[in-house]
Amino acid sequence: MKLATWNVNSLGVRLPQVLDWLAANPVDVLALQELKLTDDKFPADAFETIGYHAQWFGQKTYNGVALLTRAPASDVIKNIPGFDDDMSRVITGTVEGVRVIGAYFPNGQEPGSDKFEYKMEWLTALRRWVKEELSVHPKLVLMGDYNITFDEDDVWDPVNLEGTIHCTEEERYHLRALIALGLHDSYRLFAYPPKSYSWWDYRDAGFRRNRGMRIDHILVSETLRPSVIACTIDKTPRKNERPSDHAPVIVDISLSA
DNA sequence: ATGCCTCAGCTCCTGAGA
Repeated sequence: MKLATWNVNSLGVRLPQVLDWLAANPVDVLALQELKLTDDKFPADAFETIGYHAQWFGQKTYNGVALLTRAPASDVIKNIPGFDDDMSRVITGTVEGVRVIGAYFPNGQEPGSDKFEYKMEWLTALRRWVKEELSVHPKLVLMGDYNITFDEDDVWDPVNLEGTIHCTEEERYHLRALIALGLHDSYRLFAYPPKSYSWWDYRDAGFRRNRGMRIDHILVSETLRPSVIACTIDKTPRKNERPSDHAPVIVDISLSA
């Protein structure tokens, strides 16, 4: 079973690239973030035509998430139960026995800001809920745009960016706390090349100079961890014209055993 | 040098992203 996550930064703009990518990478599940469109504008027909079911949770201008799946998803939940939120950031479903959570974590803008405070509250709520989900669904995948780096290996300039957004101790505390629930970073289960990133700033030729961060993650539960075969970042679509600023991350899990 | 791209929107600028 292959699962992938991709922040597309406007599905309206990126739809042709998503269709092309799925044709070349026929994964079983693709979680999308930053749709930036309302539910009525979601191109469900285009995905159905190429053999994908879709569940989506849109929002005007900002946010918006979706799950594209080869097999239908069941028990779908939108956002974090018990956490009142007017932003569309999380969509969850069960696909072939695996509980899949696709999430667009808050950006946080700047430490000390209201948006940073919201990010902390959201992270606390997410962790409480993921803990509950794990107790019911031992086979669980939590993937998406986390907007948090684990450590300096995930940052192109860790010295100058220390303590800035995505690189603060407060954010990393929450990321480690998710790991402490019994989740594993798929990417770090294997040897990885240095300077591996999933996002590059549009400005200042960030991609060409590989000035990026690894902020898109696929976490798998303890039960799934032994079955993970590979996890990769696909930089190919970042080389497209009008690319998203994020690259897809893909995990391959052997579910036959 | 995060005014340096890119996208959405009551669109020719502003807010937000990360």
